[in-house]
Amino acid sequence: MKPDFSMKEYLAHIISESLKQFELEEQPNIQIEDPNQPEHGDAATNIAMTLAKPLRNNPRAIAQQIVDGLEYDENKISAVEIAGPGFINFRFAEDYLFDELESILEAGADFGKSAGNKDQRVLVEFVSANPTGPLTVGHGRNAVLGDTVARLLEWTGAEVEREYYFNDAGRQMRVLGESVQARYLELLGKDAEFPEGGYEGEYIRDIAQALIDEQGEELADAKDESPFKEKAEEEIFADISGTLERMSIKMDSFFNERSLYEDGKIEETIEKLRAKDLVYDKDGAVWFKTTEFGKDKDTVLVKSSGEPTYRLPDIAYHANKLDRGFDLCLDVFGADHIATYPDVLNGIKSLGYDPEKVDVVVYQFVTLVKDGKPFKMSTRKANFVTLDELMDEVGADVTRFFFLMRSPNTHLEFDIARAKEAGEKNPVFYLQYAHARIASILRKVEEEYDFESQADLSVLTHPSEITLIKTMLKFPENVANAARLREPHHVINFLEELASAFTSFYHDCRILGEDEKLAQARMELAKAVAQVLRNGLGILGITAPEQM
RNA sequence: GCGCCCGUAGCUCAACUGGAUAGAGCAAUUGCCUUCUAAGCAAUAGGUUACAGGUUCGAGUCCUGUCGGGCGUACCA
Repeated sequence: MKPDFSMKEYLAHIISESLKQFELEEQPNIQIEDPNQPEHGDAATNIAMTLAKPLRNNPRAIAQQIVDGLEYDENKISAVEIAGPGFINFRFAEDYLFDELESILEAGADFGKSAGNKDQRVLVEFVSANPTGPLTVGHGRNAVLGDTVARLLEWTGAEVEREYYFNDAGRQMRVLGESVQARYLELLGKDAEFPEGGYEGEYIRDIAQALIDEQGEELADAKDESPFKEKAEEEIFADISGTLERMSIKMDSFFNERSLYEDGKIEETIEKLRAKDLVYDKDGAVWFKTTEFGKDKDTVLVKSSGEPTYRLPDIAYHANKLDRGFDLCLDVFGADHIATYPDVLNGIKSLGYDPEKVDVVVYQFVTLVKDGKPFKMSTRKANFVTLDELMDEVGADVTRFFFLMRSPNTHLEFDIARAKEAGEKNPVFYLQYAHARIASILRKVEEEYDFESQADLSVLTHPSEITLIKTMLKFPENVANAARLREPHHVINFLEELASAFTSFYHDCRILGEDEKLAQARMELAKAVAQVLRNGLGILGITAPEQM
């Protein structure tokens, strides 16, 4: 496999060689960018402008000196131009493009992979919904984003584990058990009081019915809710796992918060912090001196009831992750949890861990729109649309795509009606359609041609062909970039550009019916496009169909 | 009050470390199917990037302030 971004590295190298003539005190950072306008070439650098001040000269004059001192391989670069206020624009030689096209085909399913995170062990924690009900579209963004970020990191060489963190010991779960108990008694025709703030969803009744089917009335005299809670947890986790699997999400581990208590880690965490004088008792509660870290208030770690707040196990959990030797622990959560993050960082830092090894992917809320109005979801009140219902309507590919197409940083408006309508004209189909089209053409090419020699790619001269190759070459950097920023939507933007470049090519250039030499070269080009589409869709966890 | 995020075309959203003429999709208008899938292509129209300052060769992007929206700011998770 060829090294990624070879062209940008090459350009940076030859430019830095030319810069030696200036005897600069420090090596400037050489930026190579993709121009927006085709007239501005295939790559550009602003280096002359950034050197204007230190060299006390005008940028265009500096650019001229740099270009004069530039030694480059004409097999790679066909032209170097100075333009605008002092940009230096480069044009790629066609031979270079053909070589790269060949290397895409050689790399195949590996094209786009890079090694920036090689040998990094990364834990991505996501979903982490307590098992109180089915996964809803509210959880969808978390689930799909977490899984896709994990895939992106894998594409940059990291060894990734996916973990689901949950707590089955809290108040939520107790109320859940009581809710099932009440439905159970109701179904048996007995008096039952539905708990205040109980879970009203129909699935609670289903769980109760399952208990009746298995054990009859045996539990009617149960002293507390625990057998009901256990059954509910089991059923709901089975449901959640099914939903995740349907979305092509595979967890490596489920981490139960309770184990932190059983292993004494909670106690240990508090004692360690106390030894550092960061913890004190007041009003029967245990406080964490977060004012030491610049917060305006200290934070309760253990309530006067003796029950820890969620911050304490959170700190212990992150310490546990780092104890397991991960180089990076990524948490995926919604903007509403952002406030807890500094406490966790301060906690693990105080315990002697490197907080740099913990990072978060924060996404903004999904605004569900139903019947044209914002719809407030509540698992407890049974106001929700489940991910399974959504996938029944639009399928898993559309579901994943929908959650990935926007930057995590923006509020995602999820209009149920529109998502259903979208069935026929969803943007994801545009990408899949391009892939299916290529597959279809390749099937026909195989029937009608019998190529004997190696393809001669140099017959690819049409602007649509050249654009297509140049577009594909951006893929590795795009993936690395998306991984670095943990923003999968960059990959979608790229794939839309590629699919669009392909459909233009499809309309401009035929394969079938052309003479053998041209048909073969175009077939190789189409094969490469299909490969890149497959690779990109694979990162997104979306299928690349052979026909539609 | 304080903290974080957001404000870009009628709508939903792009725009990598600050770069050259701010882009797509949907909606609108107009062409294009005896030819590899029209789930498509080409073209037109649509903008004071909320507002006001500042930084600089250059700002949608960085800084300050104002307005508007979301989320936090619990001995809830």
